[in-house]
Formats: sequence, structure tokens, C-alpha cells
Amino acid sequence: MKTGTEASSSGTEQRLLEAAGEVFAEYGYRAATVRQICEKAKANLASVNYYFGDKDGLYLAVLRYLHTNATDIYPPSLGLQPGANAEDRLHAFIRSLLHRLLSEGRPNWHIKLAARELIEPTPALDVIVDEAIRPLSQELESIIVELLGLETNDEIVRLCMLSVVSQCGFYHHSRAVISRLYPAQNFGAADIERLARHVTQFSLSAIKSLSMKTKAETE
Amino acid sequence: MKTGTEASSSGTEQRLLEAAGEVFAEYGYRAATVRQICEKAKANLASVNYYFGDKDGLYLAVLRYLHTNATDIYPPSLGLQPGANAEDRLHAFIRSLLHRLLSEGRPNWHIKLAARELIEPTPALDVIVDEAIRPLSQELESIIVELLGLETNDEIVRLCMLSVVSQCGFYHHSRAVISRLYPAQNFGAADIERLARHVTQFSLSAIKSLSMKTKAETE
DNA sequence: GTGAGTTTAATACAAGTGTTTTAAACGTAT
DNA sequence: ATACGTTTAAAACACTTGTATTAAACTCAC
Repeated sequence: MKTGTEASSSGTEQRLLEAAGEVFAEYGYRAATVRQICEKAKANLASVNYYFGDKDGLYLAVLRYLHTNATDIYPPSLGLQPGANAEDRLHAFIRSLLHRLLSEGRPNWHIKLAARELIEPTPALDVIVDEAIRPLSQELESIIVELLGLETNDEIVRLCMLSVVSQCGFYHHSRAVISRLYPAQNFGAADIERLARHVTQFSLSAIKSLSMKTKAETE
Repeated sequence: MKTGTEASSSGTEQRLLEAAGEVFAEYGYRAATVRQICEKAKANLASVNYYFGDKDGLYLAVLRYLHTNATDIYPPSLGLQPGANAEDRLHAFIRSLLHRLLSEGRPNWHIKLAARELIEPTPALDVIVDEAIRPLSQELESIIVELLGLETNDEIVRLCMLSVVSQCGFYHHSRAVISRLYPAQNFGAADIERLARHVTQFSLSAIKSLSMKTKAETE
């Protein structure tokens, strides 16, 4: 019997991970069934038990697998070249996040699964936060610090950071409502670009305004 | 056998609706069990079947019940007196929404259930959008139109509206992440007030800036 | 080629789910 | 008080779920 975590490329194990990732991302941990995953992976029902012990082990393995390929969720291209100015970096950050959250492509279950964990946390959320979310949020915070200028405090930075990511996340998990509120709204590549421009402009205006305000207060 | 939709105040029926509302809001339609609901309602297991036909009928009845008491989710106090200026109305709107979304009180399953429907839609989402969400969004849009001035277009209004509500919604469904990112963050009444001030200020700055920009462009 | 170890396959099992059935308790008009 | 419709109560049923069991098929060194 196979056990442990070493990645034997037995084929089925890999297929199970991919299938489980998609199914978990689509239906959530509880609603996803082992049978459904095995069917999609073209594997036998007992295989998930054989390779991962139980359903929970499979889920943890998927999260580990997700984190191993963390470059997918946290790509280097996200921040442009480090020398770029803060405005452009903010735009790139928002653009990248929105594309990942809204693109309909098949292999984007990574971020959907992470987004699901945010909303419906399992004990695995802690490692996700530490290893995937926090680096992202810190990068965004550094951009915002640069935009706000030096005279600011951590709470304002944090609130602005959350205001930015909230706008991106909203279009992901509330897509169903938006589609019903505005049936004409689509989410093609061009729409995402337009969205990114708006979020950037909206946030940039707000942050700059806050920057002036705090400057005025400290004078 | 009782059937139909007339509200016989048999006691248990009412208790079932309240209990189901809480449980559905907390665990979601699928994860919620009728046994759990009946236990909380101190009703027999078969009662949900007796009064509502099946679990789905109970869920629909809860949504209808929620909409009947829609003043809870859409309170008149939300918009201050109609004569108030747009800034104050925006602040009141955000404050009210955040309080409803973040307050830990018991009887606030209404908005939590609605928020859950947004993320994980069931066929019932359509009526929720039409009867609860759309009025809210239109009120917010009218505030934003007033803030933007006359020279604007629908898309900008819509994008700004979504930017505002996204910030509020984010603190609701991503609370778990925020708590982990910033363990010091609490969500007491005072914190909510601070949050509301930030969201208002952030959004107001952005909208005003957009207003000036479109004015400049049309001149 | 053989045989031990590994992987796959098919089925069975126990627990939990929504639902149904059956009967008992209750309320109320006559 | 009685009879009838309504409501509650308890148990059973059918189904799905995750998991365990068992045997067959495969792999590959010797």
C-alpha cells in the first residue's frame, strides 16, 4: 500500500489531484463527492482512499499541490519590473488579480479554491493565508505605502489595501448577482480590462486624496 | 394535513421558519440538515415535511418569509431623511450595511442568508435580486449620481456603486482571512464605525475625483 | 518465468441524509 | 361526551456518502 507524501508520478495520483482541485473549487469541500472526483479522474472509487487515506487527506494534498505550484497564484509578472512607479504597479496588480479571478479557463481552479477557502474556511486556511495571501497583501501594502507617502499609519494602509482587493474579489464571488442586476454585463477579456481600469482609477483617486488629507493634518 | 401558504400561527411553523433561517444562513442550504433545524426549533423531525412538503419547500418559505419582513433588510432608516445631502446619505448607507453584515447578533440571519445566496446561488436568487438587492442598489446609484453630478454615464455609476458595496461585502465574507491577517482586528460596534468612516471617505474621494475628471473631459 | 510488492477494480459496509408511514395526542364543534 | 380534522410524535425506509475489504491485474527485479 502506498503512503506518505512523496510524489510518485503514478498517473492516477496526478489525475486525482487535478480532478479534485477542479471539483473542490467548483462545489466546495462538503458538496464535492469522492465518486464525482474519481469519475472525472477516470480512477477507481477506492483510489482516493489508497493514495490519500481519506477525503480530508485528498483535500490537504490538493492544497499542498496548489501551494507547490504557487507561482500560478502568485506570478512574478504581477508586479511589473520592480523599478516601475507605484501607479503602474497598482494597475498591474489589479489587472492580474482580476484576470485570475474572472477568467473562465479550465485550469484556474487554483484561485477559485483559495477564494472558496476565504469564504468558507477549513483548518487549512491558516497555511493558505500565511503562504499565499500574506505575500500578496504585503506587496499591495508596499505599493500603497508608496502612494500614500511617508506620513501615514499602518491602519490606513491596511484599510486601503482591503478596499482595493475587496473590489476585485467582489466581481468574482458575486458574479451571479451582477449578471442578474445587469444582464448586459459580460466578463470577456476586454471587460476585465475595463474593470481593471476603473478599480485602479477609483482606488488611486481615493488613496491620493487620503494622502493629501493626512499631509494636511500633520502640517 | 396542513398545506398551502397561508400563515397559520401554529407556533411550530413560525419556530421552524426562524430556526431554518438561522441554520441555512449559517451552514448553507446543502450542509444544513432538517434534523438540525427541527432540533433548534424544538419540533419533530417530520414537521418540516408536514408544513413545507420538503426541505426545498422550507427553504423557499424562508426566503419568502425573509422578503415579507423585508423592512429588516431594507430599513427606512437607511437613507436618513430624504432631504439629507448625498454625502451623509452615502455614509448612512454604508454604516447601515456594514452593521447588518458584521453584527454578531442572533436575529440577523436575514442578510447573511442573502449574502450566501449571492455567493452560492440557488434558483431563488432571482427573486432575491429583484425584490431585495435591486432596490438597495438603485438607492445607492441615485446617491452616486447625485455625487457625480449630471454629466456622467450609466456605466460609471454602476462601477462606482459596485465599488462601494464590494468594500462592505468583503468584510462580511472574508472575515476569516482578515482575522488571520490582522489578529488584532476586531469587529465591535466601534470598529464597524471606523470601518464605515473609512469606506465612506475612500469612496467619496474616488467619486468626487471621477466627477471632476468627467467634467473636465466634457468641457 | 516466478514471485513479492504495487496498483487497480469491484463490492460491501456503516453512518447520515431527506422522506414516508403509522399511530398517538390534541382541539373543537356538535 | 363524542367524533372528526389537525397537529405532534416515533420509527422506518430509501438513498447517498465516505470508507473498508477483498481479490484480481500489473510491474519488475531475480
